[in-house]
Amino acid sequence: METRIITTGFNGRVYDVVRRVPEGSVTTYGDIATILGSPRVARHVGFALAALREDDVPWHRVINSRGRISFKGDTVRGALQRARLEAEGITFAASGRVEDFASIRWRDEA
DNA sequence: GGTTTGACCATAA
DNA sequence: CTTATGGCCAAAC
Repeated sequence: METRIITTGFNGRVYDVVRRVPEGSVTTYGDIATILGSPRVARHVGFALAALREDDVPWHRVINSRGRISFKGDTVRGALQRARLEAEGITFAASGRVEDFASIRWRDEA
């Protein structure tokens, strides 16, 4: 399934990977970057999601390596992300980290 | 085509 | 536990 999107090159691959994340699971920017072939491009994963405008991509399932939601000032998105994850059955600790993070951490089969 | 930036990550203190 | 620094690389200006 090609399912191409409006994006170019790198971020397009990012969206494609994020779409493969099953419900109830989460992944990290670094993991996605590694799947794309470069573990150093973790920043671009977030950058790509920042430019994302499609509801087709479950960006809320993407968090950082600490199992936490990091933002720069848009706390609104952080709250939205947590709300969506909780809706999928993912629980959050008081510190803001997901519980059983390593257990729900999704991996690409490709 | 050079400079700036950025929803990160790992390490150090 | 937190905060600070370096680095990495693609997209935007």
